[in-house]
This record gives sequence, structure tokens and C-alpha cells, in this order.
Amino acid sequence: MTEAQGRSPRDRYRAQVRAEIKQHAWEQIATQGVPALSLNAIAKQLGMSGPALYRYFANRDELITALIRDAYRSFADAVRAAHEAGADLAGLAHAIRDWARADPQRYFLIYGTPVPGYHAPEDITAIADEVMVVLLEASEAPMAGKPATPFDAEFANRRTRADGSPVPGAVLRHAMSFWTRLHGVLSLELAGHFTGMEFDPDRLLDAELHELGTS
Amino acid sequence: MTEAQGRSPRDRYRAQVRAEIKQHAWEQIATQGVPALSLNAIAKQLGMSGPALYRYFANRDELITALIRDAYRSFADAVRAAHEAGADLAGLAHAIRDWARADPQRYFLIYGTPVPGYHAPEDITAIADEVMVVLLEASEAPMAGKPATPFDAEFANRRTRADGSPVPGAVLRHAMSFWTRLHGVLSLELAGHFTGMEFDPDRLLDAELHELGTS
DNA sequence: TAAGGAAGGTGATAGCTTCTAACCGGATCG
DNA sequence: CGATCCGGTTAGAAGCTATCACCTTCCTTA
Repeated sequence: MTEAQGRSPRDRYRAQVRAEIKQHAWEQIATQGVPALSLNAIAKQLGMSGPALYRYFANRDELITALIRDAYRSFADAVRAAHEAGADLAGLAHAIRDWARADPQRYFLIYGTPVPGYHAPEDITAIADEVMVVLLEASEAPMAGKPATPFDAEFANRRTRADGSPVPGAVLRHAMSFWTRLHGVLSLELAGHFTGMEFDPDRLLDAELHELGTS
Repeated sequence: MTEAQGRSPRDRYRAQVRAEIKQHAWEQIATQGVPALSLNAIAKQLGMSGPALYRYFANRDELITALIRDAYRSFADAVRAAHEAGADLAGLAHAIRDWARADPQRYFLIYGTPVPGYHAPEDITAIADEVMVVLLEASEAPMAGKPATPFDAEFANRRTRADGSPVPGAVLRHAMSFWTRLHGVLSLELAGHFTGMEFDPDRLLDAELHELGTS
């Protein structure tokens, strides 16, 4: 959201208005979900009349794509910050969980129901890859010296590190298990599928990650 | 979708039209997603003009709720069928996976992005509970005789069986782990978050369930 | 400094949507 | 047979996305 570093005053104004549009869009999404997002309503909230908003975003899809990009960026920043603070996988899980709980609809904008036919632009998938790199790095330590299991074969030689060396199958599998377990607990919790069951979702997540650590 | 057992011819006709409406709705959802579902378009496909459709569904939400109900019903039937055929948790996982792959948007109608403020009616949560009962029953066998872990404490005395006896913490935890792991892999796969990575998602699911079996 | 162009804002409008209202014809039921 | 209900119609209100033509204001450039 900090893109107000334009050179000319006009650029700064433009960036400012774009940021305000997105701000109001986030509020609508958080309270009513993406389908209810109305460009018209946002324009009125900003005190300008309908079509003015199209000077800043070509159409509804472009605004939503920008929001998705910001969501990914915020997500990747949260993951990276935890990683650089020395967090292990458990620490990363907590950071991601807190980030998701702060704004569930933002999490679902990334990991929720996909729109058939929609393909994220290149720069967004690049941000997603940043997260994967961190996950893989954080998965190196717990897998160090562990013997490869038969399941790891499928994951061997699927990906290379920054220096070109192959990521061991056990490491990639561990990272994917971490990711899918975290997402499994988190998304069902945020979607309310645990309501009525009395247990604390955090304890389920603890159990899932604990078992992952010992594998 | 088999609700055409009405008594009078009029009831049968009504049920028939309702079914046709839902049929076309499913096709729209499968190809374009829920937000693009248009009552107007459905009516025209059925050869009738717009407002006629409101004789069958009070509004858009009621149609979608009916679709959600049918999705849950179909899901529960698939799970129950596998269970009654003697499937263990692995078998249930395969049944659910196949059911989800047959129509990803139908899966996401149940487990995808939640609509803020929407609360499913009682009869739908009852269907969801049917599935939970099956999952718990299928989780009894693998947990029989296993010592309780510290993590199981949170899940003890949270739920009772049909006969009123309490579900052991280890069993509930096992069922929840099964559910969240399956959903974690499945939803990320169906949403396309594994595209570009070369591994087979089925192998990841195998690994996740195998590790669950040995816990 | 004056001129010109780009950028931002406006109202009007097309075309879509959901949904309500009023009305009409036919089937059903007492 | 008559009353009623049911399913369909057209008309229309209100909202949405998006485009168009036009106007003003600011910035740049000669």
C-alpha cells in the first residue's frame, strides 16, 4: 500500500487516490466479501461520481487483481519478516496464522475459492514463489540428516535452489506437508467449519505441526 | 436432485422445474463460478422470461442455499456410500477426493471462501454432522488401543456418540487431522496452487494419510 | 509568459442485473 | 359450476459495470 513515492505531485496524488480506493475496497471485502464489492459505492464514499474511478482502475477485475497483489505482498512480507527474525516452521505457522486471522477475507482472496478461467499475472506468482523459497529454507533444518522415505521420491529433483542445486525430496515434501496442514486447519477454522465443536483450533494446529516435526 | 416424488401432477411439475433450474445453475457455477450465476440467464435458457423464476426460488440467495444443500447432500452420500462399502479412512479420502475433482466448484461451495454474515440453515449443518459421524466411526478402528497423547486432552469429552458415550480425545483428534489434511491438500490442488510444481498431488495426499495412520 | 496537451472529473447513456407489482389464463378443488 | 390458486407474462424500479463526450484544471514546453 506504500506506493506514494511518485516523483511529480500528480503521480503522488494519483497514488494517493489509488490507495484510498483500495482502502475502501478492503473494508467492503472484509465486511461483505468480494462479490459485493461495488465500484460505484467506493466512488461515492470518496466523494466522486462513478466513472471517475475508472481513471484509476480500468475495470473491476483490475482493482481486484491489485488487491490480490497487495494481499500476496503483505503475506510474503509477514512470512519473510518472521523468517528473518529467525523463526522456525512453528514460528512461521504462528506468523501466518496471525496474519490470516487479522483479515480472513484477505487470506481467502489468496487461498479461497478460485475463479474459473482466472490466471494470476506473472508478478503475483513471483510473490507466491518468494513464500515457497522461505518455506523450503525453513524446511532444510528439520530434515537435515533424516533418511529419505519412499514418499520423498516423488518430490526429488522437482525444484532447484537459488544456487542451482536440487532441493532434496524430503525437504520439498516436508515444506508441502507444512503448507497443506497449516492451510487445512486455518481455512476450515476461518470459514467457521469448527463452530459447535468445542476444541481450540490452535491445539489442533499444534498437534499437526508437532507430528510434522517428528517425521 | 431426486425430489420429483410429489403427489399431485402440479407438485411433480414444480419439482421438475426446480430441478432444471438447479441443473442450469450448476453448469453456470462449474464454468464461471458462483458470483457469475445469473437468474435471468437461467430463465432464458429454460425458455421463460426473468421473473417467472421467482415462483420457484424467492431470491438468488435461496437458490444458492438450495445448491449448497444439494452439494452437502451429495457429499454426505458419497462419504456414507464409501463407509457402508467398508472403506477405511484411506478409502474415504479417495472417495472424497474423487467427488471433489468431479466438480471443484461444488466442493468450494461447501469448503471455499465463506460469505461474511451467512449462516447455513439448521438442516444443512445437520448434513455436515452426518459426515462427521462417519469420520469419527472410521477413526475408531485405527485409534483402538493406542495410548492417548498430550495433544488428545484438548479433544476429550467434546463430543458424544449416538449412544451417549463420549468420543475419546484421540479419536476426535484423529478425525480432525484426517479432515484438515485432506482438505489442505485437496483445496490447494483444486485451486491450482500446485501448478508449476511437478509433483503429483496424490502422492502428497498419500504421504499425509500414511503418516496419519502411524500416529 | 503564453500555448497546448495531458489528466481528472462530470453527466448521459447503454446494457446488464435482482426483484416487485400488476395482470392474465388455465388447472384444480370445493 | 364457481372460486381459488398457480404459473406465466409485461412493465418498471433500483442498482451495477462500463463507455462516451465534454469540461476544467494543472503541468509542461516552446
